Order: sequence, then structure tokens, then C-alpha cells
Amino acid sequence: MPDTPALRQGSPAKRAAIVRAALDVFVREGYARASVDAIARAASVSKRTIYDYFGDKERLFLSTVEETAAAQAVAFRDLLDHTLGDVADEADLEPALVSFGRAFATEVARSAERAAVMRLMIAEAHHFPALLRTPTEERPAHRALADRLAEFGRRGLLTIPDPDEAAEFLGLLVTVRVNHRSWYGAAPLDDAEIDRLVAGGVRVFLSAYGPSRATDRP
Amino acid sequence: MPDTPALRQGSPAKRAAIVRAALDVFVREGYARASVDAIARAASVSKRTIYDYFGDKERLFLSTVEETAAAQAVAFRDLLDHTLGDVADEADLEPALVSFGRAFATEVARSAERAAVMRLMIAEAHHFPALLRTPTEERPAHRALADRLAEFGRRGLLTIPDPDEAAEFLGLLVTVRVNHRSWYGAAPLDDAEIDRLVAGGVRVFLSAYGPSRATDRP
DNA sequence: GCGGAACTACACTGTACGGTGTAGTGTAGG
DNA sequence: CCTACACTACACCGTACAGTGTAGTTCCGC
Repeated sequence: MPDTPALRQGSPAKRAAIVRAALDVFVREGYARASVDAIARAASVSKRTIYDYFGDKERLFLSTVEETAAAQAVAFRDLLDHTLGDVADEADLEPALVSFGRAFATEVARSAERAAVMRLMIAEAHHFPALLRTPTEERPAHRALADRLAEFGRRGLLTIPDPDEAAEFLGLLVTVRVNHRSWYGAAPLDDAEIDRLVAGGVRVFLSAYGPSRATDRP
Repeated sequence: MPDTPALRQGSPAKRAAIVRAALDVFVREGYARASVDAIARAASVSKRTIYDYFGDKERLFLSTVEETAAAQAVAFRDLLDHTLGDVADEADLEPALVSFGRAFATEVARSAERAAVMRLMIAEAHHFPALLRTPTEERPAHRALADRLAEFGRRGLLTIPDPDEAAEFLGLLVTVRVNHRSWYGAAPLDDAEIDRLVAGGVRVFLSAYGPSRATDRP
């Protein structure tokens, strides 16, 4: 009765290996150029197994992107806890933001994986509308950052009239120049350059949301 | 002697028609999925003519992206003149910046062409390293904006310690949220939303570079 | 040790596409 | 009229790849 001829259950480990290999190949080649044969080779698995697990190339791609993005969201929350988790007073704030920005941007630019997934999603947005479903405000990473900033606002460390907007600007200010210059991970970028870009971004963020700032909107 | 078997001269009009059709198809399908047959059909031209003009698919792609980007740089300078060209005093400044941002972001999000080329370049950065050659500071659009901001700085309308950085932030603040939400043109965005995003970006820009702002760096 | 599921190796089909070669049709200039 | 060129239409080659079918092997639970 079901159109789908029942995917194989299999082992989570093997499934994970396939997803990892698929991510590698998709990121390196793009969706259209990536061949299932190459993915099977990279995962040390027979092509047949991939089809038994995932059905077809499209579903393999979607699973890969979704599972990778989910894992990154978890990693992001960790990063957030480690860098912005214990800001005691105002003196801690800017260093904490810089350290957050640096950790985030470095991961973005160097581990390449996060930016690479972003690049994949941008490239394939037309062909996989499912990828662009989730609005910014509902992404868990965004929520976590917005909540943290709102808390800083309540404690008087920052002036945060709109936590969602503030979170968006912070993430953007510390990462987008890095992403643009590295073409979302396609071109290399050295640490000093990353530091410079992040520091500039944090400076702009603080001038807009810093504690001493009156919200001088009419 | 030359490896290249001499491309055909032909008429500029026909060449332009091919480039326009190629841009359409490349943007819609991506490089790998786009077939030269489809481009020929879209340009109402025989496939053979395309090969006579451009040699192969790769060179067709590069010509398309480069020529489109060059045309956009010209359009950007026009836009700059029309929106930031005659700022008489401080009262003119914010409206002018908003109007610049709105014009730019609207073009980015709606005409789709600029963002689409960006999307193409991001997607193909790995396979066409030539695309990511030019550093930010040397792009003519960036230079034009930076020069304009530097002038505002000299006239005391803004506080611009580093025109290059300021130009980068302004362009970024008014466009990147639009690009991210529209997935570089792949998803629609309504005018009200664009206005909101642009206004927010200009506000942050002015809090960092506004005239009343002391550069309180230690 | 039996049965079934997981898995591999491999052959095979259909199709799409990059690129080429060529014959033939305008078309402009001398 | 003749030559040279731009261009089209079309057939064609080689290859790459998604997806399937299947026979045989390994592995695990009972």
C-alpha cells in the first residue's frame, strides 16, 4: 500500500557513517555533481545499502543536511554555554562576546562544516524547498542566543529592546564578514584576520546594544 | 599554436542574448544541472553557436558571471548617486541611508538577479576559484560606497575612522538579513519585511557610526 | 545449526549530457 | 557569380550516473 517500499532498519552506526560520507561528498562536489557511487565508496559501503537505507538520492541529501544541522545546533548551545555562560559583571561582557564571536567564527571558517552546510543550503534552496522552511526566530540556536541576550538585558549588562533582533545582529556581525570573505568556507582565512573581523563586529554590536546606550528612538 | 581553437567573433547582440539566457538557466538550475542544450533553446540559438562563441561550458559560465557582475557594479554606482548623492546636512542623512538601504535591499531581494549571482558564486566557489579572486576592498561597488562614507566623515555627518570597514558594515547591515531570509533570492520576501530589516540595519549602523558618537576605543 | 536479515559485488538499463563533425542555408562584399 | 563567414539542424560519440535486480556471503538470534 505505501509507495515507499519500506526502508531498511539497519544499524545507527552504519547510517551515521553514510551520512558523514555523504556530507563530505555533497559539500565538496555539490548535490548534482555528487554521485551515489562516490558516497558509497567514501562510506565503505555498497551502493545498494545506501538505497536500502535512504530510498533515493534526494532523501539521502535531505537526511544528511537535516541531521548535520541538528548536530550543529547542539554544538552551538555548548559553545554558548562555554563562552557566555558565566558573565558575572559588565567587565566580563566584552571579552565574553569576543570569545563567543571568535569561537563561533573560527568554527564557521575553519571546521568549515557549518559554513559548508550553509553553502549547500544556499546552493540547493531552489531544488529543496523543504530546506528553507524554518524561519529564523524558530531555529533553536537563534532562540538560545536570544534568550541569553535577553537575560543580559534584564541584568542591565546590555540594552536589549528586542532580543530576537539583537541575536540576529550579533550572529551576523561576528560571522557574516567571515563567511563572505571565505565564501562560506570555500576559501581559507587566517586566525588573525578572523580575530580582526570578530572584534570589529563585537564593537559595532556593543555600540548599538551596550549598557551605556540610551535607546534614542523617537 | 594556441590550444584554444579561436572563438568566433560574431555579433555583440547575439553574444549578449546567449549570456542573458545562460544567466537565467544557471540561476534557475545551478551550474551542474544546467544543460547547454537548455541554454541554447532559451537563447533561440543553436548549441553549436554557443560552442563557437564560448568554447566550452566552463568558459560560458565564467563569462556569464563576470559580465553580469560588471553590469551590476555599474547599476550600483547609479543607485548610490541617486540615494546618497545629495545629502546636504545631518537631517538628510538617515532618510538617505534608509533610502539607499531600501533600494539596495529591494533590488537584492526582488530583482533577484544580484542575490542570484551571489548564490551562484557561493555555490560554485569550489569549482571556479577564479570567482573568488577579488578581495572585498578592491571591488568597485565597495570602493564607491567607502569613498562616499569617507566624504560624509570629512563633512562631520558621520564618524568614520575606517571607511572600508564602515562600508562593509553598512552594506552588510542593510542586506544580509534580507539575503539570509530570502536564501539569496530563492524565497520570496514582502516589501514591509524588507523595510523593517533595512530600518533596523540603518539604526545599528548609525549607533556605531553616527555623528554624535565618540570613538570610545581605549 | 537453522532461518532470516543485513550486506556486498556486480551486472545491467535507461537516460541525460558535453562536445564534435558536417551538410546545408542565408547573407554581405567584391 | 563567387568567396567567406555566420549560423542552424541534426546526427553522433563517449561517458557518467540514478536506480534495480540478483546471487552469494556474513552475521545474529533462537
